[in-house]
Amino acid sequence: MSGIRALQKEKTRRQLIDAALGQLSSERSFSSLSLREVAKEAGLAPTSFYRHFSDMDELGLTLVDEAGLTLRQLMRQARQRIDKGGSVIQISVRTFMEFIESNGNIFRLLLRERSGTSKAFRAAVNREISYFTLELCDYLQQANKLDAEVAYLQANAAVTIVFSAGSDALDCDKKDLAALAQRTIKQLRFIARGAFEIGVGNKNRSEQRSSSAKDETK
Amino acid sequence: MSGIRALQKEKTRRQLIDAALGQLSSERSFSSLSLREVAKEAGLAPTSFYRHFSDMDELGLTLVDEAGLTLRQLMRQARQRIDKGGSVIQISVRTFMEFIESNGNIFRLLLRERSGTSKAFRAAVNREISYFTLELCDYLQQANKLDAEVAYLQANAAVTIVFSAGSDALDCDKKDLAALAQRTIKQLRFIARGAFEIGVGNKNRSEQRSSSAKDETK
DNA sequence: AAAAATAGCGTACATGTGTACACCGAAATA
DNA sequence: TATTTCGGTGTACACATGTACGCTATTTTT
Repeated sequence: MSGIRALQKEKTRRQLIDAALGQLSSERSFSSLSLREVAKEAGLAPTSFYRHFSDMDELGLTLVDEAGLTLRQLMRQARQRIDKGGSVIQISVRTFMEFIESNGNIFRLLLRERSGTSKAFRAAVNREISYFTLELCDYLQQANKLDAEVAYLQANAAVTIVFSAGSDALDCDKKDLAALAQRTIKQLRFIARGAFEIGVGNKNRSEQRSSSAKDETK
Repeated sequence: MSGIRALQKEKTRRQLIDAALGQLSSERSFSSLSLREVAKEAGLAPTSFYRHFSDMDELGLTLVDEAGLTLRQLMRQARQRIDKGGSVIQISVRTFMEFIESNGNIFRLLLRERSGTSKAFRAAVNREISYFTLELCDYLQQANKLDAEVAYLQANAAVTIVFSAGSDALDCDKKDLAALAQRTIKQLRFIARGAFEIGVGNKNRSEQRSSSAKDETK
């Protein structure tokens, strides 16, 4: 089993994946792609598609996995930048915006399939997003010594806000992007500040009240 | 012009609209509907469709308008309840959850087309949502004496959170709905509290700091 | 009462779809 | 070396789609 065959198979499988990704755009969703189109774009006969995926759905789920991977790589990148110092929120938002600028179609895929017509797709996307959220949650919990529930709620809200901003960014004039990012940053600060104030109140009522958040609200 | 003709036309136009709405479901999006299906469901010959809409897109935009109407009616309903006293956030979330339970498919339409493949659709949905947001913004501004920008940011963030919760609710077991609502309420409180604290800091730095929000964070 | 307008129908057609099937040639296995 | 496996091809079919066109019956206008 030299693998020259398996190797070639892997390669054309990638061609299919890339062909699908390549066809995505603001006016083309995954569900609007046909098997034939994808196969043709990949330089294959339609029926050859079946040698790699039993279904367009199977391809789609693969794409979602791929997108999740990109998402986690994004997080790693943000972490690196943060470790070099700077405002966590600011850097995170900037990193996310850059991500969207260069991976718009992958992000679109996640956004669309999250509310799409296939339960499996929705579940897959939500799984990826929940990984993302949980990582942020961990970070918040240990960096800010937050209550577990508060940290989760904050992480979840923050991800929601950022994704929504990402969605807006996709239809945004480039000139308005910076302003959008600024608004998003302020909203994240609301959440962080609120979580801090309320979180403190939870375990330690009416003491240390206004000792100004050390996580950044400013 | 007695209008017996125009009347009948209006009626079958409604049949088309209702037919389309009726076909929407968790596994059926508007863009996956065909003109023929809708016409058949409405009891019409396919080609008769054109007497009322030039396009499926035109029908779709009509549906979005319809959905926006329902959304505003929702807001009115929430207002009435709020005026009768009670926690604004709690009542708003409950009202919204009820809305979703009985108008799931309309809400799905908004969610999906907001990130859909038609720029016109996306714009239409965003327009409706922005009405919704602006009304909330007005309310916050005058009820809580908030800075205009802060009020807008809070309203926008709150709507985002609530819509996202609504989206989750659509795929939720009924038994988990109450917990989801509780989490959403807490998140909205984070935002309200943060907006208050930071908003106050903005115009009146470091004074009146922890005079406990009169808008509700508790 | 005559003429014009129009909502709805049926037929027809070109186009795109998923996929079943038989086949080929090269790689893998025996 | 002989045999099997398997990625890829081309043909073929049934089906659904959007929509152009002409017709009818009834309402509306003249």
